[in-house]
Amino acid sequence: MSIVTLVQSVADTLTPSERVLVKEVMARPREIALSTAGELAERAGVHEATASRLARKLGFDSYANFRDAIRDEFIVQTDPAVRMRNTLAQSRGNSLLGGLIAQEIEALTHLPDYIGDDRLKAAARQLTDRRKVFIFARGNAESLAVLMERRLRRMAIDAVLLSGDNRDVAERLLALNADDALLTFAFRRQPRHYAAVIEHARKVGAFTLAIAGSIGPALTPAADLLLSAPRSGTADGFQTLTVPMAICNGLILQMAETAERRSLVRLEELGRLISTFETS
Amino acid sequence: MSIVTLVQSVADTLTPSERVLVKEVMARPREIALSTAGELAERAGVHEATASRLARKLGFDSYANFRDAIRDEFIVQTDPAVRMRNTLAQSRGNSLLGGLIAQEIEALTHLPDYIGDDRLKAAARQLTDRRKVFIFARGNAESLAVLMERRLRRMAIDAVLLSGDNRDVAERLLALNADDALLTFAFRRQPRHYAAVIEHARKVGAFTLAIAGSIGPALTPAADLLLSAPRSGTADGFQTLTVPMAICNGLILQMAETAERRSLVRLEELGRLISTFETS
DNA sequence: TAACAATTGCAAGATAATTTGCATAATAAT
DNA sequence: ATTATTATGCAAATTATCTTGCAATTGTTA
Repeated sequence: MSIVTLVQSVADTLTPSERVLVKEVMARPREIALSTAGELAERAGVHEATASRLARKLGFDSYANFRDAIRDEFIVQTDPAVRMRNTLAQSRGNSLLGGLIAQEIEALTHLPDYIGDDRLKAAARQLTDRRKVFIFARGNAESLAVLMERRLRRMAIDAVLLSGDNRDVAERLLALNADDALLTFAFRRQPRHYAAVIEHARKVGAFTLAIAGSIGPALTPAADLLLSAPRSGTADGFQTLTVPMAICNGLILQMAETAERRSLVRLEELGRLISTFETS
Repeated sequence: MSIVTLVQSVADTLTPSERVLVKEVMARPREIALSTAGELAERAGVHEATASRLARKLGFDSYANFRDAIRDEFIVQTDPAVRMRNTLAQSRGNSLLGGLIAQEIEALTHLPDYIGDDRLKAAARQLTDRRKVFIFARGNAESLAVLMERRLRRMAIDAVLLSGDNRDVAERLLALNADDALLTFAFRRQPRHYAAVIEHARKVGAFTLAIAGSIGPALTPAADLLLSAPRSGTADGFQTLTVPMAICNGLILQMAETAERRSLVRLEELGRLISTFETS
């Protein structure tokens, strides 16, 4: 039941101080959701005890429960990602595919919260200016590495997969120099040999970019630039590559725009493509 | 200073428990912003004292200050109303990443229109019942094939990539028989040798499944079962693998549910995972 | 005008949340 | 093998927040 409905149901019994509190809650619910009862009361010019009594009058066991309801209605449910997910889930019923898609959509919707266009542009600029891009990934991220290698090659950018056993990786890394870039992926945990690879890249002066999940900030040593956002799914269980793939695709598109060179599509198609994505 | 930057600045001094906490914060910052230190710690499986220490290590006077910073960055600053007032932020509409995400979301939203749960279940049942799954893909779809091969293996299903040149493919196809399944991908156009591969599979009585884009219905000869939906992007230009990846992930989850066997996650986690996707 | 009822601030008490000293276990260094 | 250091859970202490009994004030009614 919404806060408005609850208030309406007791409106005729509200005291003057309670009315002032209610007005304050409805005027700035998100701020109130992140405040204490004392802060709300101070803002309304009444005593905090009155705030506690109002919560009780509205049917909540405590002010904390009242605040939890405000949070759910004005922060959780108004989150565009949650709203979209719920709308889809409602229309699709108890479908496994529907549920999966709803979670992907929620995660994608939040992606811009983690990665601003400035960061994407900086990363694109760096990769475009380099002679060769070395790509390092382990585990499931290897399929993303394969994809990026192909996409970069289509853009006439020399890309090298650092795959195979440790000897193969080390041998290929010998070719890395200051004119190159290193692109590395990290999702569930910091990949084996990540530190050694990054340290070598730093030593030779190459630019390093990490595309990561929630562990991104904790990667050590840090890459020169980090693009990280949480993936959808569960922490210990099934996680998808949809969010990292969107990061990769965004990076490729940004590089295409940055470079203004012949790439995956012909120049006029590139223009149409970019305008398609920008005006959506 | 952002939470990510703060974490990066101390990343090399983080203890294992602190890393787990950080990962949790980055995975669901909005939920953490509305929780207590004890709730975060419980979720991460560490002690609440560790959460307090982490806040101090990150430079905050208290956990409450740390939480206020999370709130500001992930609730206040991401509020659409605030974002539009923020002179430094670009609105999502004019953002390249925003446009890309909007298109991915639109395509994902329509995916259930093309693929019903009955079709997904039928495909899952067939793949689960077979002895071995052969995977055939060309071009960018190869990264999906790599992913599917890994996922199927994690589910204890024997999977074989039909990669390499034509001779390699032909040699491996010789092992295909009536107890097996063939999974093939087709997006921009019918892949070279698709017809030969499908015909051979039909001849030996194997089950054939095609995961395709808009050309799916036009594939000839047809596979026994087709899962196809249009990808996002433009017909002649840049297209992403987000929709086919969602199909693959849905298939894997459906197979996990269908088989009720040990898979990517332990059985109890599987139960939780499936319920997460189904009740969202 | 007096009695009664309601409102609401005060402050003590209760509860919730966080911090910190301490001890133990694990790890690293000698 | 021994010693030193670090990590982290435990629990007591502290702080923050909320609730409730009480009383003063104000408004209403007879």
